[in-house]
Amino acid sequence: MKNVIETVGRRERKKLETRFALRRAALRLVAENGLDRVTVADIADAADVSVRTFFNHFPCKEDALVGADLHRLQKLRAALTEQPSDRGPIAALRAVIIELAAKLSDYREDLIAEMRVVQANPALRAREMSEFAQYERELVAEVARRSGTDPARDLYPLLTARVAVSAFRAALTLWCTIENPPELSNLVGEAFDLLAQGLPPPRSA
Amino acid sequence: MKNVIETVGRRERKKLETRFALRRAALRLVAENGLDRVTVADIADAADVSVRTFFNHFPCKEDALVGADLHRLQKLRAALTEQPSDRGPIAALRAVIIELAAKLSDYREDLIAEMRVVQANPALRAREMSEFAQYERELVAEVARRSGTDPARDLYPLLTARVAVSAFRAALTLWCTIENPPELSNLVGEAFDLLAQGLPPPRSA
DNA sequence: CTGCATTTTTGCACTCTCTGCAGTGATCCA
DNA sequence: TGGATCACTGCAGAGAGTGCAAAAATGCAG
Repeated sequence: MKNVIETVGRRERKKLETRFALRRAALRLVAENGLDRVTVADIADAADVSVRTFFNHFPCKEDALVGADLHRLQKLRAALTEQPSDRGPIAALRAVIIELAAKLSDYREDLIAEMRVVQANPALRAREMSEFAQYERELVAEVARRSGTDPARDLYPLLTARVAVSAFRAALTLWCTIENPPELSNLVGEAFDLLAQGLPPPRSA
Repeated sequence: MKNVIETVGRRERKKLETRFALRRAALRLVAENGLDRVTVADIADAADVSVRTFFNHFPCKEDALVGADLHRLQKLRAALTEQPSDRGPIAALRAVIIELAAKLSDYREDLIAEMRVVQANPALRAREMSEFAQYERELVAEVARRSGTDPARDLYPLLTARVAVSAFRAALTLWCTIENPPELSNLVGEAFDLLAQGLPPPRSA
């Protein structure tokens, strides 16, 4: 480890290149052929590296497709912690998740592609689920702190963290599904509004 | 397919026996040694059947531990559909989930054992997550019907189904975690009450 | 540029997972 | 009782994933 600033020598750059080449190849091949009709050897070939190199970058085939982004995970937690302390848990969650949504706005196409691949392959769905579960876990402690509750004794923090992630996921799913969607942040806001009202069934016109 | 009534000849009985033997052996071995230090061969040996037989019952090692119970899945959906039609989505969900919770009451010990194993092994967590996701999917359509919304256009059904499952999971987790817990049904009720109030942060005494 | 240290990539051998196939024996039913 | 069915079994084989040591590429100091 040399420094924390972005010093990208040729070595690191090339490593990232091969990593992305593998990821791209994996996504493309699986999108075309389905998860179980693509071998790691296929992916490695397409990225023009050895199979062993693939496993140097990813512990398993699935991780090349839905790698849990640990970096983003920590940033989310940090963002939540840094919310003004006079905000209640829900308000704080709403703020950071809307912030996150805003950052994702530019990547709709990529997200849709990834979502297609994930939806089509149950094994990947499982992985994605557990990724979201990690988000929930990250949030529980801070929700507990802000509400003065104990995750080991009270329903509140666990429930609230999960529900917040559910709101985000529901908004994300809809945003990737419908044509000409509104801003993702707005959808997330809408979801939190529904939650605040106790999920009242919408009255038909 | 012979009939729908419970006709259990010796053949079926034996089949179920080996299945449960495999499941028990798997749970015990993994609880003792961890998921990746237990091979399918170990499990098959412990259950005194061949490895091939293991794979006749379960498509993979993980499924022997957290098998998605398709039967229960369909029953839940049916129960929701059969709720009185004048009940709103939330009320109906609350009713069927409390009903489900009541049935689980007797199996607390087994659930705790399974939960320990699942918590200790990320690969199993992923599988469990996707199992819950199946529950969500089962519920979405009926929530949409009862609320007159469209899952492809509205946030409401997806969000509500997910939040309901979140309520159940949070209650279940707490129930398996704390000592001398209240009735699971009551915890579920509590969770739904919190939801109905828009998850207000509890005011400390 | 040169030599040395570091890191990535690679090939190889090996274990384990999972599938298809063919055969055997127990169970079921007429 | 005899034929059909079904669970179980062994085997051969492809694919996933790991450890190890060697080779290639890169970074760096002199």
